[in-house]
Amino acid sequence: MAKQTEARTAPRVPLSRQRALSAAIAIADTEGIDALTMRRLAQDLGVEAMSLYHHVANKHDILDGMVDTVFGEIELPSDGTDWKTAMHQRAISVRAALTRHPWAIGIMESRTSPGPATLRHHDTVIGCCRTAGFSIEMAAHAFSLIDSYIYGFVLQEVNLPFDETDDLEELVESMMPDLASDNYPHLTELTTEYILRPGYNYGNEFDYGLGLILDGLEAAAHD
Amino acid sequence: MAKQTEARTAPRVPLSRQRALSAAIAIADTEGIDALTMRRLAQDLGVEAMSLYHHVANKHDILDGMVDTVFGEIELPSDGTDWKTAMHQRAISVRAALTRHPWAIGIMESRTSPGPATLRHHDTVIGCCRTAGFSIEMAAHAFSLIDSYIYGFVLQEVNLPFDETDDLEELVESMMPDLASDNYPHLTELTTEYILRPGYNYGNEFDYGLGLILDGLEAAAHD
DNA sequence: TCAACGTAACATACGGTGTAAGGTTGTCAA
DNA sequence: TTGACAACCTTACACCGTATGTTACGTTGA
Repeated sequence: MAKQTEARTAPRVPLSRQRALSAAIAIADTEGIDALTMRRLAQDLGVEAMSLYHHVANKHDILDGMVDTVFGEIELPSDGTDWKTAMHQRAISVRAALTRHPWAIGIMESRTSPGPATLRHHDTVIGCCRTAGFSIEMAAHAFSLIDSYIYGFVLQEVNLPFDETDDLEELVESMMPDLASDNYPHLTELTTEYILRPGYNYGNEFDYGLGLILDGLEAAAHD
Repeated sequence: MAKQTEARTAPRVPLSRQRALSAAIAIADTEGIDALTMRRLAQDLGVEAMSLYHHVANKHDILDGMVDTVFGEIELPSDGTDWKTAMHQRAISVRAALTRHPWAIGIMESRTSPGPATLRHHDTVIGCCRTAGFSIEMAAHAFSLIDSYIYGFVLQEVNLPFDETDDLEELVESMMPDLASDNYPHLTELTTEYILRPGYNYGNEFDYGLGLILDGLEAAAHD
């Protein structure tokens, strides 16, 4: 194989925490977080499993690093941007990053200490609110509210057992065998007359809630 | 008529799916979801691991059942309650259930098909909005928005690495070694002048966001 | 009464996991 | 040439979910 030849002749690129994290993210993105094992990760890097432990503390450390890498991908508003525009753009960027890496929201539950990219992100968001004249308390409110909404929305979105290309109707029937009966009339109504309509896409709900929240915060900040 | 003939051993209480789920929830509540293994669960029930498979399909089935059980604990609004009051009470009840079982929000990511208690819950919530005069679309908006907020808030809340009894200051310092420096000025300001103040409790943020969302929905529904 | 059957629980085994401990190899300064 | 040291590999262990086969016992019908 060319790979073997290359490995023998080319100068060895040493392993590093960053290379390990990138490879781990690639595995989780394409095959799911369950496919990410130390042995599999090592294999992708052309190395044995135990060699990884020279560059990361343990698997949990890898997961922490992966989450921080995702935060690093989030586009932060530039200084001077109107706070509402900035918050809107950031929310979209956070959602995009978490959707691009659907495993991220799921392993946040196990992370304990935030990495540098995460701290930088939080600092910038709070600073944006403070610069716009928010009180400390109001900035805390805005931060908590907006991020709760984003995380919760993505949590639901990435767990939807379908994507736009699937046959929605078939899936709904298999998931809710009692749909035809009248056990859940309102759920049935909402499903048949809204969700199953052509062109429905749950992702479109995101903007509605985000707009409502930002408008509410704007009104509250003026008091 | 056929009575238990042997008196030396206690009458055998047969295993059941419900007993397995209850024991599983007890383990996850007290020792965390990672402590829940088939062997450990069997041990608590006084049987061998493989005996569980006569009553549940596999471990994933147990996790599904656990989530549905949590949904079953949520207090649903009675008919005739004003929608805003009902949504407020339900939100508090959902948050309480998810806080009581901190593992629940984390394993929602792996659930695919909702159980009966989950469907009943969703149907009641949607019905409450519809009865109050919400259009189908507006009910969908409200459902998505409120639940996203609750889930996201609880996701952040249960992952906080402290509870009210811990020494907050000590923890903040260990988590943010750069706090004294000026790397994250706004984060530092928010932390020292708001979070570290006596009496601060992140959980109190919940009501603010919930109120803002419900007010916004009320205004939108009037159009 | 007793054999036949169904069911619940047990016992064993397999391929996987994360990782502790120690051995081997390649690189480079002295 | 030597020796130190990092990077990497090998072996081993305890534990995981679960497929498979066996045992113990209650129920049933002739």
